[in-house]
Amino acid sequence: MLSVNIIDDFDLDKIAESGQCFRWHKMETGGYRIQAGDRVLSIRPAGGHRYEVSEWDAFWENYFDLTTDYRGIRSRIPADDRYLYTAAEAGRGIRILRQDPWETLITFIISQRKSIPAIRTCVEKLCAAAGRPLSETDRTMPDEPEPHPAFSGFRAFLPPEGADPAQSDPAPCPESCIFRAFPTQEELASLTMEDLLACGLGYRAKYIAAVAELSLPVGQMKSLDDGTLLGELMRLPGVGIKVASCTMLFGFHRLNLFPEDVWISRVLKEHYPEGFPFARYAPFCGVMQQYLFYYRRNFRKS
DNA sequence: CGCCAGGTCACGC
DNA sequence: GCGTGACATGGC
Repeated sequence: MLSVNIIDDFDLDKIAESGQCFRWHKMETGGYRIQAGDRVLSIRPAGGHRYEVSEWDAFWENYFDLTTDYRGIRSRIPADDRYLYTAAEAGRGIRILRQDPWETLITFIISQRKSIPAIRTCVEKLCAAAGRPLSETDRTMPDEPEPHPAFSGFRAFLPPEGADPAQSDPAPCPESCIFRAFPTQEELASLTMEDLLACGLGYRAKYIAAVAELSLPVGQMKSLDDGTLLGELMRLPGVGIKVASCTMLFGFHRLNLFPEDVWISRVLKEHYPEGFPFARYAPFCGVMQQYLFYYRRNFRKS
């Protein structure tokens, strides 16, 4: 069994619950089956810093951002910033994944006014509707059990055209389930409005359709500075300050972006009435944001 | 069955 | 500029 050693902060559960990725499926072994772009990885803790993986190469090293020192970033937080310090202790192990910009953009356009479970469902349906099928050999480790039921309730294929969705068999992803790449821009553009609505996109369907039609030079956008890139992204339909910030933090790896959602707003109001000390934590405000989000959403009720 | 979700947009002032 | 309501749909 292939295994890797990861010394720096690395906690699969915390990354999965930090709200940046929506195609991580928890397995009963405690590991995850991760779909990213057109790749699939199975990974599970094997004690200490060791992890068993179904494959390993430069793609995954980059995906997990293994060249960034998150322990070092955490060490910049002084103990007198009580709330952030506590949040970062609780969130130790979170990393900012290097996800694909296009996938991140579409995912976070979908995310508006949706719960995280609903986002997962939506994204899987979109992949099933338009994503390239991946080969069976990409999918899993040899002795891997079925995905946890909570994450296997999606179908690999949408109901046949004309079928009543309410009547189709909601069989949970069986052995025949084929994994799918996240749809490319061209693949999304090929979908009809009806197809998009069948993915549960609701009023976001028109945003997705419009963005899929545009010419988006993502390669060139990578070279833009933070302020310019933020402005360019916010010109897109369905993209406001929050979606643009998330796209930059999670899709362009701009670690200083600090998306402000309802949870972060609560944190700022409750614990930083004088304002968050952005200057102190630059250029890693986005990492701090993830600690705050994770802690406030998963632990503190107050 | 009703509420709310990692917001955005089009209004009104 | 800032406040306000509509917006589609699925989880819980």
